[in-house]
Amino acid sequence: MTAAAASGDGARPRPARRPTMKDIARRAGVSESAVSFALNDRPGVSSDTRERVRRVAEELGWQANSAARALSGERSGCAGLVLARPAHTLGVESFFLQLVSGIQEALSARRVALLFQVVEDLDTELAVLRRWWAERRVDGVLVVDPRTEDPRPGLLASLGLPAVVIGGLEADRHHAETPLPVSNVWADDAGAMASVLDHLYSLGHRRIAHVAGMRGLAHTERRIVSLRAEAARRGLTEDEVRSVATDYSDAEGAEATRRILDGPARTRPTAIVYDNDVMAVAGASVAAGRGVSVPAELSVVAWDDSALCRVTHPRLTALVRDTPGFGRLAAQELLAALDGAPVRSVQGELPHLEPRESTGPPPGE
Amino acid sequence: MTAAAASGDGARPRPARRPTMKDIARRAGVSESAVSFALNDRPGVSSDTRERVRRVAEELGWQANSAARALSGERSGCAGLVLARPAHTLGVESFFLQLVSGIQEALSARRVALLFQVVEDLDTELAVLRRWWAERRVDGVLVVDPRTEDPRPGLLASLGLPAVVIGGLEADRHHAETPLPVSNVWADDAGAMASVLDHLYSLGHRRIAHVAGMRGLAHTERRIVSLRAEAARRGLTEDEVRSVATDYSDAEGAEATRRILDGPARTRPTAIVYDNDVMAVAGASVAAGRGVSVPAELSVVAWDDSALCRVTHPRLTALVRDTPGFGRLAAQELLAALDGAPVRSVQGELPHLEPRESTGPPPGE
DNA sequence: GAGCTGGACTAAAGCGGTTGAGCGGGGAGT
DNA sequence: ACTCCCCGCTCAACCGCTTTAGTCCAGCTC
Repeated sequence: MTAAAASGDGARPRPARRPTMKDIARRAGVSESAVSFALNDRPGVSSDTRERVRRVAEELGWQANSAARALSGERSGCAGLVLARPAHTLGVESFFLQLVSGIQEALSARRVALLFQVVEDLDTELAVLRRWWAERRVDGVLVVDPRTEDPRPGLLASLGLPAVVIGGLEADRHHAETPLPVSNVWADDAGAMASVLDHLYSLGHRRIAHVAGMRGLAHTERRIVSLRAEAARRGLTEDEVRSVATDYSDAEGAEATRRILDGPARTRPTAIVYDNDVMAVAGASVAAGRGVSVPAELSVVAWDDSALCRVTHPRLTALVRDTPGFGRLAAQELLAALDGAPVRSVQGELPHLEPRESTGPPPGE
Repeated sequence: MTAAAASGDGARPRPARRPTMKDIARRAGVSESAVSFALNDRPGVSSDTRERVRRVAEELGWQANSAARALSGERSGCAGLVLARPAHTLGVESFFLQLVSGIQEALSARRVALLFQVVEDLDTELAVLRRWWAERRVDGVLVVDPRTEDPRPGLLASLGLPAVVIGGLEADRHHAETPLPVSNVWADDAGAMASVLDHLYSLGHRRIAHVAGMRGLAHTERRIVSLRAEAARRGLTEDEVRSVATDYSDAEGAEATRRILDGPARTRPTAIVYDNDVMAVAGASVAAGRGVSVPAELSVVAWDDSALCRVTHPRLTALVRDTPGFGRLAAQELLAALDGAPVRSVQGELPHLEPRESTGPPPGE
């Protein structure tokens, strides 16, 4: 403000004035309310007037001032999404941007904008959600990376801010009698894990490692539990099939792989399932660096496909899911919630396994 | 609205009421205006009252209603960013998310939110920008992926919407006498290209290919021009040093590499510079698939570093830049513009080349 | 003690929409 | 012919904050 006066650049063009409803009213020769009714498809104006008003609005290039609408109409026309990740983890995975692109597709069809924020940790995320609510900045939010003990759904429910959790709440909540605090869309991690194990087991693998994501994330825990269950179903012990947690980064994926390969050849896993594409590529690369041939000596599966899995040699067998579709689904659910739909749980499409060259029979088979 | 009435879920908790300035005024025993003055650090209230008002506001957990503030104060507290990319191109590259994370860092320090939208093409982007302006949804915007003939700066200037172009405007504009339509932050692509060529030339390479990004993007063109200039400076001909354009995808990066390697061994390039990390990895992988050893028979340089470049074997020599820092710089520039700073051009940090295992002397050297 | 100054504070008018109450007029009902 | 009602429209209040134009009073001057 102070600086504005000081900077003396007369060069900048005067901003064009934006027309308001008053302008339309004047030109159409009706009252402002009539304009409002006409433009919002509300009864109370003749189709004749409605048409005229619409035409004038069109001519003037009028668009509702979002602040004014929000102030009276109670709706801001914004959805929010906070991504809590330490900067260095933000990375290569394509999952997120694809998810967002799907979300946008659904939101923009209804002219809802997306407010997006990247923060360092969960506490900051909670603060941002609170602030958005208090400032009435958003009508609802999408929650990503749900955790097993997640404070967000409770907070959002108590604030009365419509929300959709992407990725599902804690597994055992689904069938509990306690009502869900907020809606969620979820993927069938158990089913997906079963298909991965089917694939590996039928190739002959009996010792399988799972390089999981971050501990405490709901889907990580779900996958770990599913893996154990699937292993048990096939009579495999916890020595043979086990999970290790990482932070999803290429570095920890590589490190985990090293530790796995360091084990005695007799008992070391013949297949590794990675919880994301980046770690899978890093892992495959560690194997290559050690002269462990993929898939002859080690099979590799990536949970989540991306260009990455297709540009490496060998190309990685991956669990493919329609990530933009998942985002679209979540956004639609949020829109429904904004329209007053009850809290509910929606299942996304089941991912399918796309076998490529990185999986094959274990050595000696 | 209609649906809201129909859905009969009494289960949802009544949203907590958000306190307004009126509530504060009542509790502090002063008028609303006094509250406004007190909370906005404006003269007109005693420090005594100011303190009391602040305390009450704190107690009530008050936050300004952003719509109301925007409506009277003229500022929405939002910056906008549109990303125009066809969905399938959205991908693996980490550049974008890192840029955004830097942007957020600078914006959130000033409590400015980021409105983010992914669209399919430039026309849609223009429409979004217009709409945001008309709806007064944003105070300013950041423009990414500038093009040589870019309609956006002109549009934004004519609308009077403050903006910062990230990545710089057309090279020859910098020194032209015509004033810049909007501010921009830019990276020294020419200097970076020079350091890449220095590296390769001093290793002994004389035939160098450049797998560039999308035609029409300002930085693509700038790099192509710089490459030619640097080549000329060293007496290399256009047969020896040349650029090919792609769409930045792994697929086209691989395809371009295949075509390059298909050439007769005598004249084929001994080094390839890729305009992003994904293509570089894809290219290295094509080489590996053909039994062309990197770096013994082919050197590979990635423009832009990421985890990707470090997880492959061999690890890729890359041009490292501080992407979050670049985003931060751009956001700061936008904030300055919002405060009335004149249009200007700011240079980002010069990227530096990080030599790794993918570059070495050409064969026979 | 009247006149003036200035600091602390209030009243009220917007900002640009939405919305419920109100109102004139024409057609239907009796 | 009189009432009733509905249609099409206008008026005015309101959303929550900012800001301008006061009001009021204490303190100072001469």
